[in-house]
Amino acid sequence: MVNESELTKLERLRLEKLKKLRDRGIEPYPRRTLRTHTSAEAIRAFETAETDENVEGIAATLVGRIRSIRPMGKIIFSHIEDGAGKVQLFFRAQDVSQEQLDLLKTSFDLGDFIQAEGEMFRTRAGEISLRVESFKMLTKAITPLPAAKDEQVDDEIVRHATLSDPETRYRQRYADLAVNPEVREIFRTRAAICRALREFFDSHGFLEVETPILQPIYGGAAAKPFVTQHNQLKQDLYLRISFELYLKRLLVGGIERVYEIGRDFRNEGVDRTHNPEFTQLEFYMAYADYNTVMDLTEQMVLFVAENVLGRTNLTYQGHEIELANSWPRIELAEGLVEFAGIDIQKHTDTASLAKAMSAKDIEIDPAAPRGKLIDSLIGNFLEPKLIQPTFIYNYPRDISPLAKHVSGDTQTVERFEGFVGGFELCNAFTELNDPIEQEKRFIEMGRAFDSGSGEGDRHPMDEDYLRAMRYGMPPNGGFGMGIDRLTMLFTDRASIREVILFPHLRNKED
RNA sequence: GGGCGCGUAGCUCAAUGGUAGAGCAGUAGCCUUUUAAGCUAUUGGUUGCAGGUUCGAGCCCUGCCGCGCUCACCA
Repeated sequence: MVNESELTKLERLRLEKLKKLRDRGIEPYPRRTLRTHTSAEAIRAFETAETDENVEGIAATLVGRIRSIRPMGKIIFSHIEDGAGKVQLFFRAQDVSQEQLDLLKTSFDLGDFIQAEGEMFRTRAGEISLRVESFKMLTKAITPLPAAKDEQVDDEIVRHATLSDPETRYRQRYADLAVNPEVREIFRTRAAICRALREFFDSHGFLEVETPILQPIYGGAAAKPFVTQHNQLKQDLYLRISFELYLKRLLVGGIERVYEIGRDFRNEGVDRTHNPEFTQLEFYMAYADYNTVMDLTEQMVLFVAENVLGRTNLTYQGHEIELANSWPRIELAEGLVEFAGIDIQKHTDTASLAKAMSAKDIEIDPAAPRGKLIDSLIGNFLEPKLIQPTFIYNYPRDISPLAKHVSGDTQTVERFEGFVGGFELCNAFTELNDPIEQEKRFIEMGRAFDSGSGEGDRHPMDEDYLRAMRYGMPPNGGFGMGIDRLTMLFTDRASIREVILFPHLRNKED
């Protein structure tokens, strides 16, 4: 039982009301609910009835959460909210009895769930409402919702204050959702995005699969994993950092087109665009290369936009973004010349590139290999500038161990990243399917990170993946995209925490 | 991890180092078609936590906790 001394005064008051209800033989948490219409259905039914002489009246039993109570003398107006919207309830003593009206006034609060039965009508002010004949408590709320109207400031400024403290909103997402309808809308959009993506890939002949989240060997991305342990097997397991290596095993198995939408886990820094767990889409397409995948990416994003938003353009953080056009394709080396003023093709070794960057007063990690330096140039000079959808392609080999190199240049691989709104949206390449070359790359990576930026980046060799590839993996193009970031783009949110229902926050002692 | 900022009533916010306030919510009334209802009265605080300076700290100082922004990090 709750220690009442830990409750606020408002909560204690409501607990008293709850006890009084029970004393009167009223169960504040009944088992059964009756509902004939949602709020929207009831309103629609009444509107229809108004224009149809054959229909007498609309009797309805509605349920919802009390969002306002406005007593006005011997009558009470109230708005309740259900999943379909809001509807007004109208109570009079002559309809429900004086005793019931008093009960409503003394024992029902904002946030309680109520069931009300009556007949739909239109008030003098024109609002379609329910004239309540009987009602009952469905759920007594102890804690008041963090919602309030704001004061009138000076003469004109009127604000409707509602829960806005980000910490409370994320820690108590239930309260955030309950009082901020636009937050509910974000997650409807998010679900619609996933639905549209599935429809797109299903209709393009892709098979949706699920691969292990608990993995004995992690791989497919450059990230530190979360480690856990299986008690009975006494085996260390890693929460996956990507799906890549498992999905490509399926190409070996004869599944030509495959995709997965699921959770990845990366044990790294948390910021505006990174959450320790996030939702990823990956697909692999046999007989495709990165050019095919670029085409498909354009179609996919456009399809999702048309399905979810009903249009091909959107506003992100004040920028108008058009998705209907084909995305400019800029070779990485050229892009860096243009935006960073550094020609990586003239600096083919780490020392030379580091020197060129230092000459431009760019801070560098002295232990970073060449690929990492280039990656930091992308992040600092290219990424923030790429607001309109843009592909950057042809990446350095040493940060892309799973991609096939371009013809005639073993130091550059067929890889692209898609940028929109100033952040990286997706990452794809012509997948390396030469097992001998793949093994060399793994060894190379191990060496680079042994001497490079530390043990955390070392990745174990995945022998089984190499074995799979030795059976013959068809040439293919692969792709990965953060669903959270796509949702940020489509809902115009600057922080990934806004599009994750329960984002990770530090422990806090209450 | 570094830098900057923030933390005051249930919510949104005020308060030169000098009695902690407002609106909304709540409570008690008035009001039979309101809707940001209105009117009258009124309750409500360990100012994130712990120390320090001071006659006196919400305010200044130190440490800690949490959040935000940012940098670093993120093949």
